[in-house]
Amino acid sequence: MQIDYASIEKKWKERWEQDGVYRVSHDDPRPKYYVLDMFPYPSGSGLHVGHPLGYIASDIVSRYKRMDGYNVLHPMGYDAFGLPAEQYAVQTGIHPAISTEDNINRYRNQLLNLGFSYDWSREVKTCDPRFYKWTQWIFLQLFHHYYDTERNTARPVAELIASFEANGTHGVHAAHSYEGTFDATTWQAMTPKEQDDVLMNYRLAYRKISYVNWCEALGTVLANDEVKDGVSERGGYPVERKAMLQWSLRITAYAERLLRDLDDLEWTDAMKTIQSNWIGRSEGAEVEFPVRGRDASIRVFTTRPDTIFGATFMVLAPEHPLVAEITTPDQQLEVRAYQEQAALRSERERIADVKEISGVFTGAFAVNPVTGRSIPVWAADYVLMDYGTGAIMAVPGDDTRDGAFARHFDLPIVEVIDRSAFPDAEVGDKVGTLQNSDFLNGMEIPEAIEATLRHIETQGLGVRTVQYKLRDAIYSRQRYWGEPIPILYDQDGVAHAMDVQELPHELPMLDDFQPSGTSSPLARLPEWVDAGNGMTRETDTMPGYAGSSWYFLRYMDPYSDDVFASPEAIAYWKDVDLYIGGTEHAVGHLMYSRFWHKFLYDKGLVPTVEPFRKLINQGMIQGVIEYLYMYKEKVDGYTKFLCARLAAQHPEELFARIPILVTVVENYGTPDSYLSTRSIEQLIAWRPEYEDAIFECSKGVYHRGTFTPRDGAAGSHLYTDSEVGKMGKRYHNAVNPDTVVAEYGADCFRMYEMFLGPIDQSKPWDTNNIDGVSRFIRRFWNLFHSDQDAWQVTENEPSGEELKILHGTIKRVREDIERYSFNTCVSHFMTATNELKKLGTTSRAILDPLVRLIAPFAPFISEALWEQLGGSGSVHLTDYPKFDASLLIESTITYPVCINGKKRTEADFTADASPADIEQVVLALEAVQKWIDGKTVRKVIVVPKRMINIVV
RNA sequence: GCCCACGUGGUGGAAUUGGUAGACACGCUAGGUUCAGGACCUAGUGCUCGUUUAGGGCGUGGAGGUUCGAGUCCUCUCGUGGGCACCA
Repeated sequence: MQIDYASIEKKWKERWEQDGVYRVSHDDPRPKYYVLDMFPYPSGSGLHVGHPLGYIASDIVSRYKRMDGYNVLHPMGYDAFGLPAEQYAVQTGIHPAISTEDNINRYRNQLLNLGFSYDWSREVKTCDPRFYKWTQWIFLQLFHHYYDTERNTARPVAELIASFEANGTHGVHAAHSYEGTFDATTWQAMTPKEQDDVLMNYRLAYRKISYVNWCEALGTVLANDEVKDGVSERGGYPVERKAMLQWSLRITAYAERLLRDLDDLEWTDAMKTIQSNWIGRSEGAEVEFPVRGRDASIRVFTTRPDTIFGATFMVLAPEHPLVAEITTPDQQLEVRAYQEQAALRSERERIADVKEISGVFTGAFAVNPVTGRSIPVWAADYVLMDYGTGAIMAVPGDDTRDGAFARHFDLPIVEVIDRSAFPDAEVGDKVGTLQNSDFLNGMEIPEAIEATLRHIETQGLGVRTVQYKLRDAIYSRQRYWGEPIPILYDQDGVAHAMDVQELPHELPMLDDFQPSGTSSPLARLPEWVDAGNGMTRETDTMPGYAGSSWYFLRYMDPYSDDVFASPEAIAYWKDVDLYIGGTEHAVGHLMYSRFWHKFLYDKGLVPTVEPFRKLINQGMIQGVIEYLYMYKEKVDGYTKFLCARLAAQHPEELFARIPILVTVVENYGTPDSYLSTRSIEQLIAWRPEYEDAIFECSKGVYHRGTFTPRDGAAGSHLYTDSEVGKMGKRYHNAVNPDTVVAEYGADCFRMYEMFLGPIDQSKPWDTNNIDGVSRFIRRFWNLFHSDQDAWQVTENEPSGEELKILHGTIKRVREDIERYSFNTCVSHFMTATNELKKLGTTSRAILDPLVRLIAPFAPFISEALWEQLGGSGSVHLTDYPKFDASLLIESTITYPVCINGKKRTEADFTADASPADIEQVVLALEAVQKWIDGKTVRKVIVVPKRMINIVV
């Protein structure tokens, strides 16, 4: 019995396309449901079996919801701007537009092969000018707005200008980068450039000189979430801190809302925790410490104002502007040397040297405002310029870092917390009572914090504040393949937004993509840079996250040229009901999208505060990685490989561990993976440069087609190292879904990926289990067909037992789809098929609903069977089966009756009475009378549907 | 170092959320069948005691606790994975 998957799939793919089965419109009376996949970056190596995992899950939900009466928006598109395409262009000279288009076409075909129910007419690409016109437009809206911290909403910059004209900064409550006050006359006296600079302090998209993550190798700056462990996330190149004039987005203005609104989202706790840690809210106070003998004061941020009596010195970040001002002449040289050294250190070195204590005394003293004592002011790089105020009051008695610093430089330490009642507590733990702290003595810490806050506020020493770790997002990229920033500069350097009519501001064609120093390749096009009228264009482009921060809105109305999406479409589709994608976007894409969405909400352009109501993070499908040990130096002029087990006896510096094509390895993925003589030949066929290489096995040496055994041993085992890790091109272990589909069919591939385990778990790709799913599909098919491939569905009345199996399965499958447990759904199908097979079911009344039930999982064979059943149109447009609860209730249920949890007997009860009924309990008591004779019944516990337990 | 999540057979994983642990599948064992293929069918399969049977004991990383009852809740501990990392 053979099922011709290929022709079934071809036929239905064409039919779906022709009939527009998955086309949707917002002009529809049904309730909407929006299922979104994180759109892929179309890389050169195509999809591997790991990519579709989330797409299969979202497709199942889409099909299920569609059959269950919803109007389902389920679109797909491409995140098409970005570094890899440009790096590829640098290497090959092929224009990114061309390679990207090729990659997109390959991706689309691969996705089509898997039978996804996307509305392909809504496909978007972020590199399409019709799309990025609106990316640029939203950027300009950010440019034209500031954040009103009193009304908690974005407001037009024009209103801010009006305020400045009338009252200067008086009465203005706006999120800003640095403090600065002025009055109306000062504002009116400013030059346009000076006014522009002031406005940049408030705009939500602004330009300023700031310390940024500069990556020399990539020739661009990177946002914080694009840097991991001091190296670039893409490519792993070193990143240094550099002061540059850059565009940024004021995401910090939304920090509080981004944090607070997490509560209402149906995201995993892990995801919410990552985001809230990234936002990093801490409550505390800013306190002023006057500098002795100078008209200056140092403002510090602290979360522990209660420890202020223990503040015995102060530390400023080396870049802190006050350092130069307060340093005494005799400390000048030393301080300047320290500042220079700190500036030169790369981010990576700084992280590596965390445990090294360094710092320098400025010679200046400040006054502790509560003790009135003079305390020395130091500069040290353990204080960061861009957190808090860039300065701290050091409390060596209750902070481990301050303590270490004090001991290292022999500074005074005052113990302000008495922790004697908590022997296990460590320095910095918020337990204990205050000591050596004047009016705070004897208080518990929370009480002392509150008392100190009141004190400093009434005395005018400082104010309560909230700090966030979240930083503004650097928005400029000095690269070619991205959206041009639609800004022009006049001769004075004042930034001017382009008009909406001038958008899209198209990316000009270029054939030299080589990065050049600190400016974009676009700067090499003088005729493009010159915008006429003495204006010049911004040459930086937008970062990778620009387009993806709002693409889900464009799907709602992908064609409009007048708006980013029509108000009608947005009013109907509202937000994403279910979003599926990987955890790797936790702090990048998902944070920026939420920020943009909130801004658009403030503008009244979207109806919801949050873009993604429910988020599921699919796990990664991992691959087996096989490594071979290669000598770093050539041996006698030859490349030499060594068996893993022999390599283990040698110092590891001798070798490079190189990943090789997994499929040439025998027993790959096991501890006994090895290369045989034959597989060495396959390896050479794959990498001809190793034709001359020497392979030293456990039992001899293989060289140029000849195996020379040692000590007369026969056979060669060149053991390799197996590991489970990422699937991808560089590990030579990527499995293309197309080949799996060609062998087993798309339905089998889909169900297999779901069957592997819970959607949110990572798991290795393991082809052993796929046969089990393939067998199931054949068994399922054979419920409908006899051994001779004859159609055997009858009009027989189904038996009660058959109906029970069917409705039990419908109930479980519906419930499990609703809780996104797709692996158990597949199990339910298997169980039902096994049971129905045993009963010899051929009844249409059972098999017809069964086909509809499985349709979201196996879209192709369900269409084929549906057609044979004589159903009209596509099975995916029929109703999803509903279960009849009455069929599931048994007329008599036998309950175990237990005494003290020990089962004693069983008793029959009728189903329509709840076992909780007194009558039932009496029945139970009678049933166990002989065991409870003479004992008092203390209580009777009725476990619904389970048992009756009598405690004596 | 701090925060979060997770530990169930030989393997992937179920367990209606405190109610018969191990569904479903892989693998394995035995038997059958086949144009001999990595196909198909049937039965068995947590560990252990018991000659087979009947039956018993032990079992969800470890140690305690709550409960008539714990894989599930609480405390401690060990292990794995992830996030953050001089954040004052």
